Amino acid sequence: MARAGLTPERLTREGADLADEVGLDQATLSALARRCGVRVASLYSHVRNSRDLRTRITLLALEELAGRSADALAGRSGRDALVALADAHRDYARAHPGRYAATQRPLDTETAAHSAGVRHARMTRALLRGYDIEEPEQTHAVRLLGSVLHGYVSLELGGGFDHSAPDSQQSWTRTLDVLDHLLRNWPDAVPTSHEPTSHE
Amino acid sequence: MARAGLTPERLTREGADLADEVGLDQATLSALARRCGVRVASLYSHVRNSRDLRTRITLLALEELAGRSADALAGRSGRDALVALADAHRDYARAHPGRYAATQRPLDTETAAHSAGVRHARMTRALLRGYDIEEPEQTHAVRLLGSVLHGYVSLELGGGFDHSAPDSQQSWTRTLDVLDHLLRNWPDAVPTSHEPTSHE
DNA sequence: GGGATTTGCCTACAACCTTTAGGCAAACGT
DNA sequence: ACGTTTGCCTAAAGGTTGTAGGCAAATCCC
Repeated sequence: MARAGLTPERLTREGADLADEVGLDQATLSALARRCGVRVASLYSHVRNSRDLRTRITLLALEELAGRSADALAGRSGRDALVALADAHRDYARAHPGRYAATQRPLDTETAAHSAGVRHARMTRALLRGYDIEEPEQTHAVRLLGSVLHGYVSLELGGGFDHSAPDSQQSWTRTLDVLDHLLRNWPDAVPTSHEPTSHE
Repeated sequence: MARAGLTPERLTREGADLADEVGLDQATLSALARRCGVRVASLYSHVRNSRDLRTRITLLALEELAGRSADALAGRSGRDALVALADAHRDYARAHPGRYAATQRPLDTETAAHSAGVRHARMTRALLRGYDIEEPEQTHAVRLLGSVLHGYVSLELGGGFDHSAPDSQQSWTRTLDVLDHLLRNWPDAVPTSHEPTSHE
C-alpha cells in the first residue's frame, strides 16, 4: 500500500487550493481526499476534523496575506504604501477567493491572538503613522481602512460591481485616491451633542 | 394527518429565523423540517431544494433591509440621512446575522435585477444627492459608501473589533462623522500620471 | 539482518443532510 | 356524494462527516 505522503501542512495547502477552485464551503474532506487520491478516513490522522482543516486554511491565508502586505509595504510610505497595501489585498482576494473567504472566518480568541492577523494589524497601523494621525483617532482610521478594503474587495468578489459602469478598476483607483486624501486631511473630532443612539 | 400549513413564504420566514439563530449554513432543510414539525420530504413541495430556500431567504432579507433603509431615510437628508441609513444597516445585521449573511450571497443576474437590491442601490444614490457629487464621482462614492458599511458591519459581526479599545460603537460614530466630512468635501479627481497597475 | 514498535492508509460502519418516487388521506369543486 | 387536487407521509439512494479497528510499510534497536 503506497504511502501518499500526507502531512497537515500539505493537506492545508491542497485544501486551500481546492477552496480557491471550488469555493470554501465546497472544499470538503471528501473532495480533499479525492484530490489527494486517498480515502477520507486517512485524513483524520492529520487533521482533527473538517473544522480544523478550515481553521488551518484560515491561518495559512492570514500568513500569506500578511507576507504579501509586508512585501508591498517595504520601502514605501504615504500614498504609495496605501495603494500597495490595498492592491496586495485585492490581488490576493482575486487570485485566491477561497483563501480570502477563509480569512473572514471568526477564530477563537486564543487562535486569533497567535495568528498573522495581529502582524497584519500592526502593519496597517504602521502605514497610518505616515499620515500623522494620533490615538485614539488612529484606531478609528485603522478600522475604517480595514472596512473599506474588506468591504470593497468582498463586494467586488461577490460580483456587486460587475454589471454597471464605470468598471470596478476605476472605482478602486478613485477610492484609494479619496482615502489617501481623507487620511491626509483627517477631520478633527468634534464633541457631538447627541447620544450615539441606535435606530430601531 | 393534520396539515401544518406550510407555504414557501412561511418556510422562508422560518428559515430566516433559523439562520439568525444558528447561522446561515446551519439553516438546513433538515433543521427547518424539525422546526416546523414536519418530515424533510414535505418541504420539497414548497421549495425546489436547499439552494432555492437560501435564495428566498436572501430576497427576503434584501426586502427587509431595503424597507428599513427607506424608513430610516424618510424625511432626512445630509448627515442625518447618512447616519440613519448606516445605523439601519448595522442594526439589521446585528439583530439578524443570518439574514444579513444571506444578503451577501451572489444572486444570478436575472434574480438580482428583480430583487430589492436595486431599490437599495437607488436609495444610496438618493442619499448622495444631498451631497452634491456628480457623476461619475457619484458612482465611486456609492461604491465607497457601500464598501464601508458592509466592511465595517461584517468585520464587527465577525468579532474583529471585540477585544480592543476603544469600543466599536465609538469607532462607528466616528467613522460616520468622517464619512460625512468626506462626502461634503469630496476631493476633485486629479488625472494621475501612473497606470492603474496591479501589484502581483 | 531481524524483531518490535510506530506510523500511514485502509475497510467497515453509523449518523446526518439532500433529493426523488410513490402513496394515502384531507380539503375542495361541483 | 364523488372525483380531483393538495399536503404531508414513508421509503430509499447518494453524499459528507466522523469513529473503530486492521494490516502493512517504515523506523528503531540490537
